[in-house]
Amino acid sequence: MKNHEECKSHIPPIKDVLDLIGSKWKVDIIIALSCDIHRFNELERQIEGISPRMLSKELKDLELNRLIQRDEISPFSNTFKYSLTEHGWSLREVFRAMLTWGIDYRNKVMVKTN
Amino acid sequence: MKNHEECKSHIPPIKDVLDLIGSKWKVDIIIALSCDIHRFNELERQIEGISPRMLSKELKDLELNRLIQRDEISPFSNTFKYSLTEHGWSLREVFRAMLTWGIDYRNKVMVKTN
DNA sequence: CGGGATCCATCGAGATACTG
DNA sequence: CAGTATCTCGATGGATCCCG
Repeated sequence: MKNHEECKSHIPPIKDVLDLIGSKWKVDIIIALSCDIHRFNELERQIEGISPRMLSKELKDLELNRLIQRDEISPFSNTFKYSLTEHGWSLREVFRAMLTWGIDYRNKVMVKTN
Repeated sequence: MKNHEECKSHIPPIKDVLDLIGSKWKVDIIIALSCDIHRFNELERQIEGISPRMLSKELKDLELNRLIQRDEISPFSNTFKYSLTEHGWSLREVFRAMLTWGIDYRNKVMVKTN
């Protein structure tokens, strides 16, 4: 067992991850992007329940934090594609860990708070 | 690349994890518990800024979801210890993935939203 | 020691309508 | 097509005081 100072040093990077992907639609968006859905309207259709306002906001957050990038498909076309950056892709290992744990948890426990 | 239905099936278990550990103090509490801090007042002192109200609430959530357990230290002592259950401990692999990614992210990017 | 009860400010997020 | 602009409201969480 470690001393508490060392333990505490683990907290900020972990909270960074939660800040980056913890808001309501970030996981949906990242997974959709990883699944070859790239356009705003595609995302809006595929992510059930999201409003354009929230989609726009979440995309901006993700772009600001360099998890995704936004590129014009062809010059002056006014159509854009969103895609994961390398940082975004590297999140998959975190997702994999959460997925594995989450499935196991669902099988064994499943007492939801909400 | 997979079809989107398969992708989507990954979302709920991942969101479960975020629901379980995403609120403000959960990570702090779980890490403190994993670091041999077990008593209510110890937790309150070590987790800087938490109020007894929030500590109490978060502990109850975690207990309800079977990530921690609460045991009386000796009968009728009115002193309790909180500790991680097996499920709680198994979260460490998720934390490890987040920690690794988070440290890497801090080194390379660090544009915080807030 | 280990909490509970109340009150209150903030903020995340939904609904709806509109725009270049 | 790819977003903005308002308005609204419930949940989250802080502050403070109290209790057995």
